[in-house]
Amino acid sequence: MKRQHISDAVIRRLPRYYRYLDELHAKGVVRISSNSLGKRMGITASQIRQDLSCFGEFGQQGYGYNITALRAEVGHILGVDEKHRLIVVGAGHLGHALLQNFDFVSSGFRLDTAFDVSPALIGSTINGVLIRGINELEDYCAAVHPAVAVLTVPKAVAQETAARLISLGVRGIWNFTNMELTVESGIFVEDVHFADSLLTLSYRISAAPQLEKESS
Amino acid sequence: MKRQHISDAVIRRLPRYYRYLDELHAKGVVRISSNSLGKRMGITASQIRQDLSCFGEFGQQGYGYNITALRAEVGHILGVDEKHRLIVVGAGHLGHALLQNFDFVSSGFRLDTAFDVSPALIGSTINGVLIRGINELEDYCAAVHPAVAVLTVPKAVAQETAARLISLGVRGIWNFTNMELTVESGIFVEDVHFADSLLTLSYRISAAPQLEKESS
DNA sequence: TAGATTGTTAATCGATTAACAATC
DNA sequence: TAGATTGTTAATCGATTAACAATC
Repeated sequence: MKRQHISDAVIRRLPRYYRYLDELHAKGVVRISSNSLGKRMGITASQIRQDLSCFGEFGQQGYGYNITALRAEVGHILGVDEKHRLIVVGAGHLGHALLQNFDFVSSGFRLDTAFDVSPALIGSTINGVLIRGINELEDYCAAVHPAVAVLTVPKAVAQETAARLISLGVRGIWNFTNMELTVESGIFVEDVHFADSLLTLSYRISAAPQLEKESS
Repeated sequence: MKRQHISDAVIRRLPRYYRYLDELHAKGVVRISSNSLGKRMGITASQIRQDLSCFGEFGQQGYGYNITALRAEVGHILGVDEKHRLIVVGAGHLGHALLQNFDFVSSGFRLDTAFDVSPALIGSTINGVLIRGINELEDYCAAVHPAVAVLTVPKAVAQETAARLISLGVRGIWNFTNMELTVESGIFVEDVHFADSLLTLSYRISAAPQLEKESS
């Protein structure tokens, strides 16, 4: 294992490894080789071994990888066992949908509170999560020190809300606002750009038939 | 302009170009050089010119790019002017949130219908979109021929629903089910893996302080 | 015209894949 | 032991950046 910079490409593959290992683990499979995992995932065995070698030596020659152990290792690398505190800021349709559908716990986060401005929502509970007024944000953060905030507020207040969260000690923002946020170094923003995602699909279905025409 | 294979890296940058150009266009800015656009976006001017050159020659020496024209070109490349038909399959919390918040029209799609199994939802309207029973899917597709389906159904029925949609002529699936779908070639799946996205954030906030400790 | 900026070719950099000695 | 498979080094491939002639 070489102590080195971990590239973004490697980091973005880790959750996928974790997902596959979790599934194999749930199925009760005990061991797997880089070769057969690669076949399942549609990537090369070399890439898997190369990626894992950034973090340690988790396999055994002639045997492969123990799934339970490797799953735990990858989970540890991703930080799922750190049980970071998380808050949802903005409990509109999207925030509501995430609170209802998304399993924050199995991604290694703890949450008990969402924030919103709407008096109609404040005091109610979604999937066991209490909705508080945004004016309680300062007190809550001072007490609980959430590490991550899910930003599902309207675009117009995205940047100011992000700055406010960062000033309260939040270090990671899961950004659904379709705005590119400006943040200081040491703060991490993970964007979920719905429009960008859908547009790549638009490109592919638009470009594909053209390619057919060209080759005919 | 070289007729060539367009790499995934280039395709994924196109929507971001489009977003920036759209914003500049809305502000009324007339022209921009690859250099100043690159500064704004945090990428090199070379990369912008290289990317655009995959599709044509849109600039002018000594001047740069006309924003209105380039925005239209990039939009055209992405297929936003094709007004593809789109349906939403699954009108639960997430489907509902997308129907309420997401501007399908400005991404170049037309939609009038979502499908669900819940009798409580069927017949109602969300943001002008009618919710029909999933049993009407065949008739609707035969009549309208949607090119893209937004898949927001429960994980358990994701694969079978995808297969059904493909058999009805859908060529692109915007997949929110957190399942990796198996599809034939010529069909495009764009995954929105919430868990993968959040886990990269978990990694970064977990790894960052460790790096600090190491260097101290 | 002179300055600016393109599109493209060449150089560099980084990521992926292949190969293989080590060893379970 | 013999076969399998690792971790790592080397080779290849592709993507990014730099350089520059062309030209508006």
